[in-house]
Amino acid sequence: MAFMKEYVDILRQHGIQPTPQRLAIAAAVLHSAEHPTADDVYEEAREYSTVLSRATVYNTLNLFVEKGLLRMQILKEGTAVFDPNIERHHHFIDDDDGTIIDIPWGWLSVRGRERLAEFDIREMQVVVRGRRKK
Amino acid sequence: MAFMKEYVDILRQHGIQPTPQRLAIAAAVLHSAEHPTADDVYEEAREYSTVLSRATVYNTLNLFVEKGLLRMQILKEGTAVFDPNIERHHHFIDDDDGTIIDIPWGWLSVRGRERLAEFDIREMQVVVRGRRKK
DNA sequence: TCAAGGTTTAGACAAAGTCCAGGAACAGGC
DNA sequence: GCCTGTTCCTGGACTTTGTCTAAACCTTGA
Ligand SMILES: [Mn+2]
Ligand SMILES: [Mn+2]
Ligand SMILES: [Zn+2]
Ligand SMILES: [Zn+2]
Repeated sequence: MAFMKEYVDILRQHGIQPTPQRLAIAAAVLHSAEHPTADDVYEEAREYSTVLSRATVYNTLNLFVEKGLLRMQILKEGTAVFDPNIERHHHFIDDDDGTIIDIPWGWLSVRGRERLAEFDIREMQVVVRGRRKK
Repeated sequence: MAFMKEYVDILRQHGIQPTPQRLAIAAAVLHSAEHPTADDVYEEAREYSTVLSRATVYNTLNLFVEKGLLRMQILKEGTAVFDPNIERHHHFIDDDDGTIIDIPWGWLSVRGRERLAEFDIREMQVVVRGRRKK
């Protein structure tokens, strides 16, 4: 498990004490190109760490969000997903299999923000749904 | 319950047999300016119809979605909301209390669709989060 | 060695949603 | 009016997602 070294530093830099469980979870989620659910993370992290409980997965994912390592996204019915891409970006969700794909911020631009003067905007994203062409 | 007459016609026009339960649910959701959850609908519909089960609320809301009377939206953590506004539009979600507000389609325009050539787009919306100014 | 925090765990709990078998309501044909 | 087949509704069991709690388990530093 030597490749975990990298995650020790990342966690420390964010003020998080590295533990075997947290490192396994970091390895499962921080470099994922997908947008895993808590349960996805639980399954994958168990491949790295023999002992790991569901509660710890939820605690740790919430901690990572709080410390700015992850963002939680509400894009799927019934479950939150966790996104290691913390830059602003848009999302495409595939109707067939639920796959979530990042759309770079620069690819789309939203005009008309000035009509939203009644809101203090914290974030804004375009959510696109459909199918990938084959 | 005479004002239900209106809903009898709407349901028939969409190929749905009107029943007391369905009419109560229609009255609770179809003209709502809010974006109620299934449980919100359950609570309000019970004010119109004495007997109504949770299962019927879910069955009926799903039926209304299938028949095009409603759209289901994934905007809140933990629960789906139902939207009687079936025209395309955007959404603002208030961080404080979760209130969901419709943003008219024409207020915003998304440029750069041509970069999404790899997708067959079924729908697209801008999701804005923040706070309402007071 | 000891105490104090911090961390993890199992299991209880709650909420959202689906599914099923039995019964009620209803429509069309006599 | 009655029969009969279909549609509809119900309570409750069940599943999944997520939170909470008390006990146990480290660490770290005095
Ligand atoms: Mn795996
Ligand atoms: Mn009410
Ligand atoms: Zn993303
Ligand atoms: Zn809406």
